[in-house]
Amino acid sequence: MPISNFDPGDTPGYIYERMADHIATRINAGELAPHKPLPAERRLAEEYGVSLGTARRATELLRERGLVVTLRSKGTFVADVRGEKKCYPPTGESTGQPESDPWGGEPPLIA
Amino acid sequence: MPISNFDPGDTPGYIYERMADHIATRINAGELAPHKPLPAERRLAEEYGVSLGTARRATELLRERGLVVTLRSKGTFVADVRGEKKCYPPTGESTGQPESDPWGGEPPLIA
Amino acid sequence: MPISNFDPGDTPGYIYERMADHIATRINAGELAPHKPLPAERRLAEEYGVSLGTARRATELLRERGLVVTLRSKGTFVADVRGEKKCYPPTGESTGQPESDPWGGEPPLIA
Amino acid sequence: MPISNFDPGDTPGYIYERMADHIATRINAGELAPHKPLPAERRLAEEYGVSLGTARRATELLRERGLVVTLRSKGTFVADVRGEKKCYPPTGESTGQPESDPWGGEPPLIA
DNA sequence: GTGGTCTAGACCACC
DNA sequence: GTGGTCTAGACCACC
Repeated sequence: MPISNFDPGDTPGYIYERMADHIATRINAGELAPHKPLPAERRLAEEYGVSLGTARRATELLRERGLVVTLRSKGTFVADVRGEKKCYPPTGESTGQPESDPWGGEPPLIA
Repeated sequence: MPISNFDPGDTPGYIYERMADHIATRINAGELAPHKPLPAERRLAEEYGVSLGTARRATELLRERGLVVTLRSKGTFVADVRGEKKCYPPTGESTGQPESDPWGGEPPLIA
Repeated sequence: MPISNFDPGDTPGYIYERMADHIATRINAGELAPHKPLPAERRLAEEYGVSLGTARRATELLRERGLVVTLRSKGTFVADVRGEKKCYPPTGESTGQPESDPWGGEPPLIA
Repeated sequence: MPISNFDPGDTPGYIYERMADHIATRINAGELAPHKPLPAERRLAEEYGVSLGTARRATELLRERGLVVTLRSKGTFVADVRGEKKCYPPTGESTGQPESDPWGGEPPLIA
């Protein structure tokens, strides 16, 4: 099912920019919570009805804005922007659990 | 190989208009069939020995005449003008996914 | 729709080996003709109900057997094994441009 | 004619990186002199036997390295790196000549 | 099974 | 006639 409230063909601005804004809104609304993975780029492309390259530019923009963090071969995750007190572990060794969360050492907010 | 029967330098009127007329004739003759793509802008420009801008104005003219339909990044396609009774639904509900064929609901002419 | 006549869970040997054998049979039966592309990796994985990695090992095996040729970003194509007398020149001078058809110099079988 | 001494298929590293390095060498060798335009991206893609996207990533890399300057709709030009004393005109108005050189106010080095 | 690189093109904005 | 955006895919590296 495609995303509602998103019609890239009828509005000004670049499609990838509008798509990034739309995802940013979903993040800010809490639909996509911190530490949770975004849908995969292929899935995002399907949902938004755009090509893979356009979906990738959208996530690239979100990355530049600091809203998401991408881990190669793992996925793209919503950043934790609570009060800017975030501190990445300096030499974080795996805790042994399946590495699907780049902030593995923290208590989750929702799940 | 440039298009034969087309010498823009020797006749009155805008070149792009004569070029559009020439393509329209090819469409009406069936050389360019409904739903088939026109040559790309650059290729049209080469074939007719004109600049890109001129080729674009020619296809723009064909678009205004309803002879072709352009889909961004896909191409420009010969319109289906059988009987002129084609009527797009005024508030047509989208099927959700971008149509790769602007005449998707019709029985195919060729395939 | 998954491939019929293929139930990897019920037979001995590696799944990717059985999958490669199955595709090899389709090639030998002419269902997948020389110079024609195999389904893409993801599609093969879906059709056979296996993971991407398994599908890749299967095509890798076919590649080692000389049954297919892979061109990056282009696809994997059924090799032409007529008479086995095909012999690539050992220090073949490149024509300078990347071949879009690895059998470019031969008379086409289909087109 | 494709560029000699460039075989992207047989060496490590990304194609666009190797392509950028190759162009950088041509710049440093003086073959592509300061203020002169690079071949257009389409032409570069043909010369190097790569796709347009790859050629664009190569010029993007050269831009990041400060070796070239790109002007939209004008072209990509070899930067002038003589002694770092380069100073862009603050409110440069056109001098009236065809704007094919982003450093129009300077005496040319070669041409 | 993800993100990454790459192909081979298209039309678009701007000059 | 350039660079820019975009399509619709492919295989690759890595996990």
